[in-house]
Amino acid sequence: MSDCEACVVRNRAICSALLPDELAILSKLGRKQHVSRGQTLVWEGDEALVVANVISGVLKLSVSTADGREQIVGVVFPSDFIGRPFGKESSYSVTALTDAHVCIFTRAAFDGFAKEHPDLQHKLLQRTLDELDRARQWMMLLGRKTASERVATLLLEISNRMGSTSCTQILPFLDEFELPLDRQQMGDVLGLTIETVSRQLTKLKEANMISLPDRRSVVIKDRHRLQDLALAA
Amino acid sequence: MSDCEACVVRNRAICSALLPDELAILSKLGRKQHVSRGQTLVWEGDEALVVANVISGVLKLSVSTADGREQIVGVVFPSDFIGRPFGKESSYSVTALTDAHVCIFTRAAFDGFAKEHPDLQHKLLQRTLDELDRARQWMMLLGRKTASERVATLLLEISNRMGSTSCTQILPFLDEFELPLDRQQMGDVLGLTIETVSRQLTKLKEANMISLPDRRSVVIKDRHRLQDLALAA
DNA sequence: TGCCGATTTTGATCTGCGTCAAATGAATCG
DNA sequence: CGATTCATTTGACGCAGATCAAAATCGGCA
Repeated sequence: MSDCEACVVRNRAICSALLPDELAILSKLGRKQHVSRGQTLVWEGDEALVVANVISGVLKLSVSTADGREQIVGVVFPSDFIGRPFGKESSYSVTALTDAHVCIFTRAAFDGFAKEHPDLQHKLLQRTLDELDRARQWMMLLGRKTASERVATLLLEISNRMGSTSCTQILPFLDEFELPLDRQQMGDVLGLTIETVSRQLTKLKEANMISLPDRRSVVIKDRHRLQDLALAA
Repeated sequence: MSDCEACVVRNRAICSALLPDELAILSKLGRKQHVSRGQTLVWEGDEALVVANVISGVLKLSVSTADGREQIVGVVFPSDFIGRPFGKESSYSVTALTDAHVCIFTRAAFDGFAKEHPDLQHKLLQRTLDELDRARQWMMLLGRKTASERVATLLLEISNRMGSTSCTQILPFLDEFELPLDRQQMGDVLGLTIETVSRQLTKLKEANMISLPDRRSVVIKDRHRLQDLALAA
Protein backbone atom coordinates (compact mmCIF):
# COMPACT_ATOMS: atom_id res chain seq x y z
CA MET A 1 0.00 0.00 0.00
CA SER A 2 1.17 3.53 -0.62
CA ASP A 3 2.27 5.95 2.05
CA CYS A 4 0.19 5.73 5.25
CA GLU A 5 1.91 8.78 6.71
CA ALA A 6 0.28 10.87 4.01
CA CYS A 7 -3.14 9.25 4.37
CA VAL A 8 -5.95 11.77 4.71
CA VAL A 9 -7.58 9.77 7.52
CA ARG A 10 -4.26 8.95 9.23
CA ASN A 11 -5.16 10.83 12.39
CA ARG A 12 -8.78 9.81 12.69
CA ALA A 13 -8.82 6.14 11.67
CA ILE A 14 -7.83 3.38 14.09
CA CYS A 15 -4.33 3.58 12.59
CA SER A 16 -3.78 6.63 14.80
CA ALA A 17 -3.13 4.16 17.64
CA LEU A 18 0.05 3.03 15.91
CA LEU A 19 3.63 4.26 15.94
CA PRO A 20 5.30 4.97 12.59
CA ASP A 21 7.20 1.66 12.50
CA GLU A 22 4.11 -0.33 13.43
CA LEU A 23 2.20 1.50 10.75
CA ALA A 24 4.82 0.50 8.22
CA ILE A 25 4.20 -3.17 9.01
CA LEU A 26 0.44 -2.81 8.82
CA SER A 27 0.68 -0.96 5.54
CA LYS A 28 2.34 -4.03 3.98
CA LEU A 29 -0.66 -6.16 4.91
CA GLY A 30 -3.26 -4.00 3.24
CA ARG A 31 -3.93 -2.35 -0.06
CA LYS A 32 -5.86 0.62 -1.26
CA GLN A 33 -8.94 -0.22 -3.29
CA HIS A 34 -11.45 1.76 -5.25
CA VAL A 35 -15.11 0.83 -4.84
CA SER A 36 -17.66 2.16 -7.32
CA ARG A 37 -21.03 3.43 -6.25
CA GLY A 38 -23.39 0.49 -5.97
CA GLN A 39 -20.63 -2.10 -5.68
CA THR A 40 -20.91 -4.55 -2.77
CA LEU A 41 -17.77 -5.26 -0.78
CA VAL A 42 -19.18 -7.86 1.62
CA TRP A 43 -22.34 -9.96 1.31
CA GLU A 44 -24.71 -10.68 4.17
CA GLY A 45 -24.17 -14.22 5.43
CA ASP A 46 -20.78 -14.70 3.77
CA GLU A 47 -17.80 -15.43 5.92
CA ALA A 48 -16.23 -12.06 6.62
CA LEU A 49 -12.93 -12.36 4.81
CA VAL A 50 -11.97 -8.72 4.76
CA VAL A 51 -11.93 -5.67 6.97
CA ALA A 52 -11.19 -2.12 5.86
CA ASN A 53 -10.79 1.53 6.71
CA VAL A 54 -12.77 4.04 4.71
CA ILE A 55 -10.53 6.65 3.14
CA SER A 56 -13.13 8.50 1.10
CA GLY A 57 -16.76 8.05 0.15
CA VAL A 58 -19.78 6.70 2.01
CA LEU A 59 -20.95 3.09 2.35
CA LYS A 60 -24.04 1.43 3.77
CA LEU A 61 -24.43 -1.66 5.96
CA SER A 62 -27.70 -3.42 5.16
CA VAL A 63 -29.80 -6.42 6.11
CA SER A 64 -32.48 -7.98 3.91
CA THR A 65 -35.32 -10.42 4.42
CA ALA A 66 -35.98 -13.33 2.08
CA ASP A 67 -38.92 -11.45 0.56
CA GLY A 68 -36.88 -8.38 -0.30
CA ARG A 69 -37.47 -5.94 2.52
CA GLU A 70 -34.29 -4.00 3.28
CA GLN A 71 -33.07 -2.19 6.36
CA ILE A 72 -29.92 -0.08 6.35
CA VAL A 73 -28.30 -0.73 9.75
CA GLY A 74 -25.35 1.60 9.43
CA VAL A 75 -23.75 4.26 7.26
CA VAL A 76 -19.98 4.59 7.30
CA PHE A 77 -17.95 7.69 6.51
CA PRO A 78 -14.25 8.38 5.92
CA SER A 79 -12.03 7.18 8.81
CA ASP A 80 -14.65 4.62 9.91
CA PHE A 81 -13.79 0.96 10.19
CA ILE A 82 -15.64 -1.74 8.23
CA GLY A 83 -15.99 -5.40 9.02
CA ARG A 84 -16.09 -8.06 11.67
CA PRO A 85 -12.64 -8.94 13.00
CA PHE A 86 -12.08 -12.18 14.94
CA GLY A 87 -14.26 -14.76 13.23
CA LYS A 88 -17.94 -14.94 12.43
CA GLU A 89 -19.77 -14.45 9.20
CA SER A 90 -20.97 -10.98 8.35
CA SER A 91 -24.53 -10.31 9.43
CA TYR A 92 -24.93 -7.54 6.88
CA SER A 93 -23.85 -6.46 3.40
CA VAL A 94 -21.49 -3.55 2.80
CA THR A 95 -22.23 -1.51 -0.34
CA ALA A 96 -20.84 1.76 -1.62
CA LEU A 97 -23.35 4.64 -1.71
CA THR A 98 -20.85 6.86 -3.51
CA ASP A 99 -17.59 6.08 -5.25
CA ALA A 100 -15.19 5.31 -2.46
CA HIS A 101 -11.63 4.43 -1.53
CA VAL A 102 -10.97 1.92 1.19
CA CYS A 103 -7.83 0.54 2.74
CA ILE A 104 -8.52 -3.17 2.77
CA PHE A 105 -7.05 -6.15 4.70
CA THR A 106 -7.75 -9.84 4.73
CA ARG A 107 -9.32 -10.68 8.04
CA ALA A 108 -6.65 -13.25 8.81
CA ALA A 109 -3.82 -10.76 8.32
CA PHE A 110 -5.59 -8.04 10.27
CA ASP A 111 -6.50 -10.35 13.15
CA GLY A 112 -2.94 -11.51 13.47
CA PHE A 113 -1.61 -7.97 13.53
CA ALA A 114 -4.29 -6.78 15.97
CA LYS A 115 -3.48 -9.60 18.42
CA GLU A 116 0.03 -8.17 18.74
CA HIS A 117 -1.11 -4.56 19.13
CA PRO A 118 -3.29 -3.90 22.17
CA ASP A 119 -3.47 -0.18 21.43
CA LEU A 120 -5.08 -0.94 18.10
CA GLN A 121 -7.59 -3.23 19.77
CA HIS A 122 -8.28 -0.55 22.34
CA LYS A 123 -9.07 1.96 19.60
CA LEU A 124 -11.25 -0.62 17.90
CA LEU A 125 -13.08 -1.32 21.16
CA GLN A 126 -13.83 2.36 21.70
CA ARG A 127 -15.07 2.69 18.15
CA THR A 128 -17.25 -0.39 18.49
CA LEU A 129 -18.71 0.92 21.75
CA ASP A 130 -19.52 4.22 20.05
CA GLU A 131 -21.08 2.38 17.14
CA LEU A 132 -23.18 0.33 19.55
CA ASP A 133 -24.42 3.49 21.26
CA ARG A 134 -25.38 4.91 17.89
CA ALA A 135 -27.15 1.69 16.92
CA ARG A 136 -29.15 1.80 20.14
CA GLN A 137 -30.18 5.40 19.61
CA TRP A 138 -31.36 4.33 16.18
CA MET A 139 -33.37 1.51 17.72
CA MET A 140 -35.28 4.16 19.67
CA LEU A 141 -35.92 5.98 16.42
CA LEU A 142 -37.13 2.86 14.62
CA GLY A 143 -39.25 1.64 17.49
CA ARG A 144 -40.84 4.80 18.80
CA LYS A 145 -40.43 7.91 16.66
CA THR A 146 -42.94 9.28 14.16
CA ALA A 147 -42.12 9.81 10.49
CA SER A 148 -41.38 13.52 10.85
CA GLU A 149 -39.19 12.94 13.92
CA ARG A 150 -37.28 10.27 12.01
CA VAL A 151 -36.58 12.48 9.00
CA ALA A 152 -35.52 15.40 11.21
CA THR A 153 -33.18 13.09 13.14
CA LEU A 154 -31.60 11.76 9.95
CA LEU A 155 -30.91 15.21 8.55
CA LEU A 156 -29.22 16.30 11.77
CA GLU A 157 -27.25 13.06 12.01
CA ILE A 158 -25.92 13.43 8.48
CA SER A 159 -25.18 17.09 9.12
CA ASN A 160 -23.09 16.08 12.15
CA ARG A 161 -21.28 13.13 10.58
CA MET A 162 -20.46 15.05 7.40
CA GLY A 163 -19.32 18.03 9.45
CA SER A 164 -16.89 16.05 11.57
CA THR A 165 -15.32 14.46 8.49
CA SER A 166 -15.32 17.54 6.28
CA CYS A 167 -12.03 18.90 5.00
CA THR A 168 -12.25 22.00 7.15
CA GLN A 169 -12.43 19.83 10.28
CA ILE A 170 -13.38 22.80 12.38
CA LEU A 171 -17.15 22.81 12.19
CA PRO A 172 -19.03 20.42 14.47
CA PHE A 173 -21.76 20.28 11.82
CA LEU A 174 -22.72 21.65 8.42
CA ASP A 175 -25.81 23.68 7.61
CA GLU A 176 -25.55 22.90 3.92
CA PHE A 177 -24.64 19.48 2.59
CA GLU A 178 -25.13 16.90 -0.13
CA LEU A 179 -27.05 13.80 0.87
CA PRO A 180 -25.10 10.60 0.28
CA LEU A 181 -28.47 8.80 0.14
CA ASP A 182 -31.32 8.95 -2.35
CA ARG A 183 -34.94 8.93 -1.14
CA GLN A 184 -35.24 5.15 -1.25
CA GLN A 185 -32.12 4.76 0.86
CA MET A 186 -33.34 7.37 3.33
CA GLY A 187 -36.46 5.23 3.66
CA ASP A 188 -34.32 2.14 4.19
CA VAL A 189 -32.41 3.80 7.04
CA LEU A 190 -35.56 5.17 8.64
CA GLY A 191 -37.87 2.19 8.29
CA LEU A 192 -40.22 4.21 6.06
CA THR A 193 -41.33 4.20 2.43
CA ILE A 194 -39.95 6.54 -0.19
CA GLU A 195 -43.30 8.35 -0.40
CA THR A 196 -43.43 9.05 3.32
CA VAL A 197 -39.86 10.38 3.30
CA SER A 198 -40.70 12.68 0.41
CA ARG A 199 -43.87 13.96 2.07
CA GLN A 200 -42.08 14.66 5.36
CA LEU A 201 -39.30 16.53 3.58
CA THR A 202 -41.90 18.67 1.84
CA LYS A 203 -43.50 19.42 5.21
CA LEU A 204 -40.17 20.43 6.77
CA LYS A 205 -39.58 22.67 3.77
CA GLU A 206 -43.02 24.25 4.07
CA ALA A 207 -42.40 24.81 7.78
CA ASN A 208 -39.22 26.68 6.82
CA MET A 209 -36.96 24.38 8.81
CA ILE A 210 -35.01 23.33 5.71
CA SER A 211 -34.74 24.08 2.05
CA LEU A 212 -34.00 21.66 -0.77
CA PRO A 213 -32.07 23.41 -3.54
CA ASP A 214 -31.88 20.22 -5.57
CA ARG A 215 -32.70 16.59 -4.98
CA ARG A 216 -29.39 15.80 -3.30
CA SER A 217 -28.87 19.01 -1.34
CA VAL A 218 -30.20 20.09 2.01
CA VAL A 219 -29.93 23.44 3.76
CA ILE A 220 -30.81 23.54 7.43
CA LYS A 221 -32.53 26.87 8.03
CA ASP A 222 -33.75 26.40 11.59
CA ARG A 223 -31.54 23.93 13.39
CA HIS A 224 -33.14 24.66 16.73
CA ARG A 225 -36.65 23.72 15.71
CA LEU A 226 -35.37 20.72 13.77
CA GLN A 227 -33.59 19.53 16.92
CA ASP A 228 -36.71 19.89 19.04
CA LEU A 229 -38.57 17.78 16.52
CA ALA A 230 -35.80 15.18 16.35
CA LEU A 231 -35.62 14.83 20.13
CA ALA A 232 -39.30 13.94 20.20
CA ALA A 233 -39.93 16.31 23.09
CA MET B 1 -15.58 -9.56 46.84
CA SER B 2 -16.00 -13.20 47.64
CA ASP B 3 -14.42 -16.06 45.77
CA CYS B 4 -14.30 -15.50 42.01
CA GLU B 5 -13.04 -19.04 41.41
CA ALA B 6 -16.39 -20.32 42.62
CA CYS B 7 -18.43 -17.81 40.61
CA VAL B 8 -21.22 -19.41 38.58
CA VAL B 9 -20.41 -17.29 35.54
CA ARG B 10 -16.63 -17.63 35.95
CA ASN B 11 -16.19 -19.45 32.66
CA ARG B 12 -18.61 -17.45 30.57
CA ALA B 13 -18.10 -13.85 31.72
CA ILE B 14 -15.22 -11.72 30.46
CA CYS B 15 -13.30 -12.81 33.57
CA SER B 16 -12.58 -16.06 31.75
CA ALA B 17 -9.83 -14.17 29.94
CA LEU B 18 -7.89 -13.86 33.19
CA LEU B 19 -5.42 -16.09 34.98
CA PRO B 20 -6.09 -16.96 38.64
CA ASP B 21 -3.67 -14.37 40.02
CA GLU B 22 -5.03 -11.64 37.76
CA LEU B 23 -8.52 -12.58 38.81
CA ALA B 24 -7.52 -12.18 42.44
CA ILE B 25 -6.51 -8.57 41.76
CA LEU B 26 -9.69 -7.79 39.87
CA SER B 27 -11.81 -9.32 42.59
CA LYS B 28 -10.43 -6.77 45.06
CA LEU B 29 -11.67 -3.94 42.87
CA GLY B 30 -15.27 -5.08 42.66
CA ARG B 31 -18.05 -6.17 44.94
CA LYS B 32 -21.09 -8.31 44.64
CA GLN B 33 -24.36 -6.43 44.76
CA HIS B 34 -27.99 -7.39 44.87
CA VAL B 35 -30.38 -5.47 42.63
CA SER B 36 -34.11 -5.76 43.23
CA ARG B 37 -36.59 -6.08 40.41
CA GLY B 38 -37.43 -2.60 39.16
CA GLN B 39 -34.34 -0.99 40.63
CA THR B 40 -32.27 1.17 38.27
CA LEU B 41 -28.50 0.75 38.35
CA VAL B 42 -27.55 3.42 35.80
CA TRP B 43 -29.59 6.38 34.55
CA GLU B 44 -29.73 7.51 30.94
CA GLY B 45 -27.60 10.62 30.51
CA ASP B 46 -25.66 10.23 33.74
CA GLU B 47 -21.94 9.86 33.60
CA ALA B 48 -21.31 6.12 33.55
CA LEU B 49 -19.58 5.59 36.88
CA VAL B 50 -19.92 1.83 37.11
CA VAL B 51 -19.61 -1.28 35.01
CA ALA B 52 -20.67 -4.78 36.05
CA ASN B 53 -20.97 -8.43 35.21
CA VAL B 54 -24.36 -10.06 35.58
CA ILE B 55 -24.19 -13.08 37.89
CA SER B 56 -27.89 -13.89 38.03
CA GLY B 57 -31.13 -12.30 36.90
CA VAL B 58 -32.11 -10.29 33.84
CA LEU B 59 -31.80 -6.54 33.25
CA LYS B 60 -32.98 -4.17 30.55
CA LEU B 61 -31.21 -1.29 28.78
CA SER B 62 -33.69 1.40 27.85
CA VAL B 63 -33.95 4.80 26.20
CA SER B 64 -36.78 7.28 26.73
CA THR B 65 -38.02 10.40 25.00
CA ALA B 66 -38.92 13.57 26.89
CA ASP B 67 -42.62 12.80 26.42
CA GLY B 68 -42.37 9.35 27.97
CA ARG B 69 -42.08 6.95 25.06
CA GLU B 70 -39.73 4.09 25.96
CA GLN B 71 -37.65 1.73 23.86
CA ILE B 72 -35.80 -1.21 25.37
CA VAL B 73 -32.50 -1.38 23.45
CA GLY B 74 -31.03 -4.44 25.08
CA VAL B 75 -31.72 -7.25 27.52
CA VAL B 76 -28.81 -8.68 29.49
CA PHE B 77 -28.54 -12.16 30.98
CA PRO B 78 -26.15 -13.89 33.40
CA SER B 79 -22.49 -13.64 32.28
CA ASP B 80 -23.22 -10.54 30.18
CA PHE B 81 -21.31 -7.32 30.74
CA ILE B 82 -23.03 -4.03 31.61
CA GLY B 83 -21.82 -0.51 31.10
CA ARG B 84 -19.69 1.79 29.05
CA PRO B 85 -15.98 1.51 29.86
CA PHE B 86 -13.55 4.26 28.82
CA GLY B 87 -15.44 7.49 29.33
CA LYS B 88 -18.70 8.84 28.02
CA GLU B 89 -22.03 9.20 29.70
CA SER B 90 -24.43 6.33 29.47
CA SER B 91 -26.86 6.64 26.59
CA TYR B 92 -29.37 4.36 28.28
CA SER B 93 -30.70 3.31 31.68
CA VAL B 94 -30.02 -0.10 33.19
CA THR B 95 -32.88 -1.54 35.24
CA ALA B 96 -33.45 -4.97 36.77
CA LEU B 97 -36.33 -6.95 35.24
CA THR B 98 -35.98 -9.64 37.90
CA ASP B 99 -34.10 -9.70 41.17
CA ALA B 100 -30.49 -9.93 40.19
CA HIS B 101 -26.92 -10.22 41.41
CA VAL B 102 -24.18 -8.27 39.71
CA CYS B 103 -20.47 -8.01 40.23
CA ILE B 104 -19.91 -4.28 40.15
CA PHE B 105 -16.84 -2.06 39.58
CA THR B 106 -16.29 1.67 39.52
CA ARG B 107 -15.52 2.61 35.96
CA ALA B 108 -12.24 4.23 36.98
CA ALA B 109 -11.00 1.07 38.69
CA PHE B 110 -12.14 -1.17 35.87
CA ASP B 111 -10.65 1.05 33.15
CA GLY B 112 -7.31 1.08 34.92
CA PHE B 113 -7.27 -2.69 35.26
CA ALA B 114 -8.43 -3.25 31.68
CA LYS B 115 -5.66 -1.03 30.30
CA GLU B 116 -3.13 -3.44 31.80
CA HIS B 117 -4.85 -6.58 30.54
CA PRO B 118 -5.14 -6.83 26.76
CA ASP B 119 -6.77 -10.25 26.95
CA LEU B 120 -9.63 -8.76 28.94
CA GLN B 121 -10.03 -6.00 26.39
CA HIS B 122 -9.98 -8.57 23.64
CA LYS B 123 -12.83 -10.48 25.27
CA LEU B 124 -14.70 -7.24 25.76
CA LEU B 125 -14.18 -6.34 22.11
CA GLN B 126 -15.58 -9.66 20.93
CA ARG B 127 -18.56 -9.29 23.21
CA THR B 128 -19.19 -5.75 22.02
CA LEU B 129 -18.97 -6.84 18.39
CA ASP B 130 -21.51 -9.60 19.08
CA GLU B 131 -23.76 -7.13 20.86
CA LEU B 132 -23.51 -4.77 17.88
CA ASP B 133 -24.51 -7.56 15.49
CA ARG B 134 -27.52 -8.32 17.68
CA ALA B 135 -28.47 -4.66 17.83
CA ARG B 136 -28.36 -4.46 14.04
CA GLN B 137 -30.52 -7.52 13.61
CA TRP B 138 -32.97 -5.85 15.96
CA MET B 139 -32.90 -2.70 13.82
CA MET B 140 -34.15 -4.84 10.93
CA LEU B 141 -36.95 -6.08 13.16
CA LEU B 142 -37.93 -2.58 14.29
CA GLY B 143 -37.69 -1.04 10.86
CA ARG B 144 -39.20 -3.69 8.62
CA LYS B 145 -40.95 -6.57 10.36
CA THR B 146 -44.68 -6.90 11.00
CA ALA B 147 -46.14 -7.33 14.48
CA SER B 148 -46.47 -11.11 14.23
CA GLU B 149 -42.94 -11.48 12.87
CA ARG B 150 -41.65 -9.36 15.74
CA VAL B 151 -43.37 -11.39 18.44
CA ALA B 152 -42.21 -14.68 16.90
CA THR B 153 -38.64 -13.36 16.74
CA LEU B 154 -38.71 -12.27 20.37
CA LEU B 155 -39.94 -15.63 21.63
CA LEU B 156 -37.20 -17.45 19.72
CA GLU B 157 -34.56 -14.99 20.87
CA ILE B 158 -35.50 -15.43 24.51
CA SER B 159 -35.64 -19.18 24.03
CA ASN B 160 -32.08 -19.09 22.71
CA ARG B 161 -30.62 -16.68 25.26
CA MET B 162 -32.22 -18.48 28.21
CA GLY B 163 -31.08 -21.84 26.83
CA SER B 164 -27.46 -20.83 26.55
CA THR B 165 -27.40 -19.53 30.12
CA SER B 166 -29.49 -22.27 31.68
CA CYS B 167 -28.01 -24.45 34.40
CA THR B 168 -27.92 -27.51 32.20
CA GLN B 169 -25.73 -25.64 29.69
CA ILE B 170 -26.24 -28.35 27.14
CA LEU B 171 -29.32 -27.25 25.27
CA PRO B 172 -28.91 -24.64 22.55
CA PHE B 173 -32.44 -23.46 23.32
CA LEU B 174 -35.43 -24.18 25.54
CA ASP B 175 -38.92 -25.12 24.38
CA GLU B 176 -40.48 -24.13 27.70
CA PHE B 177 -39.46 -21.04 29.61
CA GLU B 178 -40.54 -18.19 31.87
CA LEU B 179 -40.60 -14.76 30.26
CA PRO B 180 -38.43 -12.25 32.11
CA LEU B 181 -40.62 -9.53 30.56
CA ASP B 182 -44.24 -8.59 31.09
CA ARG B 183 -46.44 -7.62 28.13
CA GLN B 184 -45.62 -3.93 28.41
CA GLN B 185 -41.90 -4.67 28.36
CA MET B 186 -42.33 -7.00 25.39
CA GLY B 187 -43.98 -4.08 23.63
CA ASP B 188 -41.08 -1.81 24.62
CA VAL B 189 -38.54 -4.22 23.09
CA LEU B 190 -40.58 -4.72 19.94
CA GLY B 191 -41.70 -1.16 19.27
CA LEU B 192 -45.35 -2.20 19.69
CA THR B 193 -48.16 -1.52 22.15
CA ILE B 194 -49.18 -3.93 24.88
CA GLU B 195 -52.47 -4.64 23.11
CA THR B 196 -50.81 -5.59 19.84
CA VAL B 197 -48.39 -7.92 21.66
CA SER B 198 -51.30 -9.59 23.43
CA ARG B 199 -53.28 -10.01 20.21
CA GLN B 200 -50.32 -11.51 18.36
CA LEU B 201 -49.63 -13.96 21.18
CA THR B 202 -53.25 -15.05 21.04
CA LYS B 203 -52.93 -15.58 17.29
CA LEU B 204 -49.78 -17.67 17.67
CA LYS B 205 -51.58 -19.71 20.31
CA GLU B 206 -54.61 -20.21 18.07
CA ALA B 207 -52.28 -21.25 15.24
CA ASN B 208 -50.84 -23.90 17.58
CA MET B 209 -47.32 -22.57 17.32
CA ILE B 210 -47.12 -21.89 21.05
CA SER B 211 -49.10 -22.36 24.23
CA LEU B 212 -49.30 -20.04 27.20
CA PRO B 213 -49.78 -22.04 30.42
CA ASP B 214 -49.76 -18.85 32.50
CA ARG B 215 -49.01 -15.22 31.91
CA ARG B 216 -45.25 -15.60 32.32
CA SER B 217 -44.77 -18.98 30.68
CA VAL B 218 -44.34 -19.91 27.05
CA VAL B 219 -44.17 -23.32 25.42
CA ILE B 220 -42.93 -23.47 21.87
CA LYS B 221 -44.95 -26.18 20.14
CA ASP B 222 -43.89 -25.68 16.53
CA ARG B 223 -40.44 -24.14 16.42
CA HIS B 224 -40.13 -24.67 12.71
CA ARG B 225 -43.18 -22.63 11.76
CA LEU B 226 -42.30 -20.00 14.34
CA GLN B 227 -38.86 -19.67 12.76
CA ASP B 228 -40.30 -19.27 9.28
CA LEU B 229 -42.49 -16.49 10.59
CA ALA B 230 -39.61 -14.83 12.46
CA LEU B 231 -37.35 -14.88 9.41
CA ALA B 232 -39.97 -12.96 7.48
CA ALA B 233 -39.62 -15.27 4.51
C1' DT C 1 -32.32 22.97 -27.19
C1' DG C 2 -35.26 19.24 -26.64
C1' DC C 3 -36.02 14.37 -25.76
C1' DC C 4 -35.76 10.14 -22.70
C1' DG C 5 -35.38 7.47 -18.60
C1' DA C 6 -34.98 7.70 -13.73
C1' DT C 7 -36.13 9.90 -9.58
C1' DT C 8 -39.14 12.40 -6.86
C1' DT C 9 -43.44 14.43 -5.73
C1' DT C 10 -48.26 14.49 -5.24
C1' DG C 11 -52.88 12.40 -4.95
C1' DA C 12 -56.38 8.84 -3.65
C1' DT C 13 -57.31 5.03 -1.07
C1' DC C 14 -56.44 1.22 2.10
C1' DT C 15 -54.92 -1.17 6.27
C1' DG C 16 -52.09 -2.59 10.29
C1' DC C 17 -51.46 -1.07 14.33
C1' DG C 18 -52.59 2.46 17.88
C1' DT C 19 -55.98 4.40 20.94
C1' DC C 20 -59.65 4.24 23.99
C1' DA C 21 -62.65 1.55 26.78
C1' DA C 22 -64.54 -2.33 28.95
C1' DA C 23 -64.33 -7.21 30.45
C1' DT C 24 -61.77 -10.98 32.23
C1' DG C 25 -58.42 -13.29 34.89
C1' DA C 26 -54.78 -13.82 38.31
C1' DA C 27 -52.39 -12.39 42.54
C1' DT C 28 -52.51 -10.19 47.15
C1' DC C 29 -54.48 -9.25 51.52
C1' DG C 30 -57.48 -8.48 55.31
C1' DC D 1 -62.73 -16.79 51.26
C1' DG D 2 -64.47 -12.64 49.18
C1' DA D 3 -62.68 -7.85 48.11
C1' DT D 4 -59.30 -5.16 45.88
C1' DT D 5 -55.89 -4.35 42.63
C1' DC D 6 -53.08 -5.00 38.84
C1' DA D 7 -52.03 -7.42 34.45
C1' DT D 8 -53.92 -9.12 30.44
C1' DT D 9 -57.28 -9.84 26.94
C1' DT D 10 -60.88 -8.47 23.91
C1' DG D 11 -63.67 -5.18 21.30
C1' DA D 12 -64.75 -0.90 18.57
C1' DC D 13 -62.93 2.66 16.11
C1' DG D 14 -59.45 6.07 14.17
C1' DC D 15 -55.31 7.41 11.98
C1' DA D 16 -50.35 7.46 10.48
C1' DG D 17 -48.14 5.62 7.20
C1' DA D 18 -48.38 2.01 3.35
C1' DT D 19 -49.91 1.05 -1.17
C1' DC D 20 -51.23 2.00 -5.76
C1' DA D 21 -51.27 5.27 -9.44
C1' DA D 22 -50.16 9.31 -11.99
C1' DA D 23 -47.92 13.65 -12.67
C1' DA D 24 -43.93 16.52 -12.31
C1' DT D 25 -39.10 17.32 -12.24
C1' DC D 26 -34.39 16.42 -12.95
C1' DG D 27 -30.20 14.89 -15.22
C1' DG D 28 -27.90 13.21 -19.13
C1' DC D 29 -27.04 13.36 -23.82
C1' DA D 30 -27.52 13.92 -28.79
